Amino acid sequence: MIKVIIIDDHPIVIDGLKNLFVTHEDISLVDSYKSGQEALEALKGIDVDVILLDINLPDMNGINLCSDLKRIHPSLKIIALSLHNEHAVIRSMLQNGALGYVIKNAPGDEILEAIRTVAKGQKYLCSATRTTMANAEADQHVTVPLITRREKEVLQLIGKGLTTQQVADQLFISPHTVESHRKKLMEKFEVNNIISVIKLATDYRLL
Amino acid sequence: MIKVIIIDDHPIVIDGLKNLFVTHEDISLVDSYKSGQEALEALKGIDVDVILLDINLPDMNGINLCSDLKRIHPSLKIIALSLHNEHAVIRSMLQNGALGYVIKNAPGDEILEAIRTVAKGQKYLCSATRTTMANAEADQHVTVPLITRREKEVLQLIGKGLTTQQVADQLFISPHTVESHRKKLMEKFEVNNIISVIKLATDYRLL
DNA sequence: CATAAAATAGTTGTTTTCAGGTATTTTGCG
DNA sequence: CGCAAAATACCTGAAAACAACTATTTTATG
Repeated sequence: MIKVIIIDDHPIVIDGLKNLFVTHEDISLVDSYKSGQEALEALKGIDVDVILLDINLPDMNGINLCSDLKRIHPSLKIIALSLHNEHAVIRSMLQNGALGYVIKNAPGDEILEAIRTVAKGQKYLCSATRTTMANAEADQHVTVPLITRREKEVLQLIGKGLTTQQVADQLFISPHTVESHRKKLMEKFEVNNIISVIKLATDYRLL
Repeated sequence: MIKVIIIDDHPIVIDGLKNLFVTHEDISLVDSYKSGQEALEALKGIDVDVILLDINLPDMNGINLCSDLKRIHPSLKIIALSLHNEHAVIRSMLQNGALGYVIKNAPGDEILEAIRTVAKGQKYLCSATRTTMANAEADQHVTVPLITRREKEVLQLIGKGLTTQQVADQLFISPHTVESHRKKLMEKFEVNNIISVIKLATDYRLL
């Protein structure tokens, strides 16, 4: 019997998975949580084999949550559930402890297969994700860049459409400093204009 | 008996809704489709009361699909299902024929209530959406801007991080023309830099 | 077939960003 | 405490974007 929990803020998705599991007696849904915080607290007490983890939670970044979960419970098998199929995101999740990766428009069978496979300690990617990983070009990002707190603040303000000067005013720092952060961001995202940074950050759900 | 169909590309969501409906005998799920095209073709023949329409379909824009559906079957009651809670998107959907709007992380009860309410011909917004509409500030967009085919092409290339010159090369037009499109886009989105356009277009799922 | 909307292309001048540095001061952590 | 990383700040020149226009050609649509 594989004990599963779900972390996802969409009741419909939880319902869908619940429904999927009732017809399969080897899988039992122990509980489900709507936020990362909620899950982290609840998980202290209970015994679980596999976690289905939505990457885009309201309260925290899925990549960080994944590595946190793994640090606290190293034996957990985590399957990332995501709406999107981005090479860098998949890679980052796998590097941060996820054993499986399934996009939400995958058929139910693939989710079941994912659970059974990772429960055995083996890696599992859904078919769409496998294609993405296979087609990954060398010049793409390997992982989602790690940015600092301040860089993220700057990024968010730029994303709102503020100019360097306006960001500087907002954060009470010199426009020169904002330019430094801007440059650092372009460097980390390996692009040469801030629009690409905004686009990638949006795709990677950092914004 | 309310006859319902679902248009959504996520099998889990369809499963979840299916599960939700089995316990409610006044609602019957007639069929479900994974793309706008598929639905448009299938709907010619069948008789339906309410459509649950996911706004972010892989093949077409939810706003356009909504108005197309309404044009072909004016008696249809459409409920928009969306992941996001954007004032301009909600407004645009309602203006294009949707009678209800429910975000996907709404509890199941709200979806049932939405179906029953719109089936009677009455408007329904989920609680989160009602809050968004109530808090809408005057200076925000009223609706999602209508952009032309060419403007969208330019927008997408800019979104990939191409400069004006690179967009011009790609489309075999003068950089001056690209600048004209750029300006038109900023005008339509009512902002004064292209980053804001990219950000809004992403939020409104035009990119 | 008109007429409006869209797409095209241009000018001029200003502002902002980008690329390439350097350098000091905080802050976090072992 | 000491070190590394982060945040701060500055300079210069080139490239790109923006503002405010005008104007022609194409393309839909009534």
